[in-house]
Amino acid sequence: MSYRDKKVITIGTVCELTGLTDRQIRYYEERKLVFPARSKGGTRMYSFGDVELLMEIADKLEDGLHTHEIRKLHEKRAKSAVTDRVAN
Amino acid sequence: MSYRDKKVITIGTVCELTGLTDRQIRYYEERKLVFPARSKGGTRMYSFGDVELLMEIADKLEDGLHTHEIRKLHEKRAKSAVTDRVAN
DNA sequence: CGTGTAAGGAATTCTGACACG
DNA sequence: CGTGTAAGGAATTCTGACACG
Repeated sequence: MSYRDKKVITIGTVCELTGLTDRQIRYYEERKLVFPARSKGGTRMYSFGDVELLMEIADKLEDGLHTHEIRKLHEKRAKSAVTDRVAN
Repeated sequence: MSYRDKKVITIGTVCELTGLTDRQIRYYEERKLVFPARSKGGTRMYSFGDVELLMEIADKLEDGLHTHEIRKLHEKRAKSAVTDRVAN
């Protein structure tokens, strides 16, 4: 697993990197758009990949999409990624 | 700057990634071997590169080197890196 | 020299909820 | 629906120091 996917970043840092509030980030998790890991103490841990994903989500929300629609889009993308992998 | 060099990791996570204690990591900083950034609140922030460096330091200490010697070695390496860059 | 630990405080994060619209 | 906020608690980190050797 590359640096991009290691869940080592705390929510406060993610806020700085993305410009989002912690409230927004936790809400996107509630809506099943991001999936942070948890430290023993229960602290959410994000990867750089998650940071990129969050900025993408923020973009789509600004474009007027709803969290539910964004989830659908991402599920599709994940599915075709699997298909591609199997095909190759 | 790549993911490797972004200072976004908190000391507790660095402990897990390296197997070192926070006491050791702070001591290596005191001895000028690592240079974490600081958050607004004063929390030390490390990069994946720092994590690698710390493991290297731990290796050398196990080999019997002293922090002072390790620093010398690392300074030399940094210097030749600059030389190489200028040469190329 | 390199590391452990107890001490007290400050910064960070967590959850559940009320609010607006 | 998506986000702000105050609330109280728990986890994390910080510094300076004493200890051992």
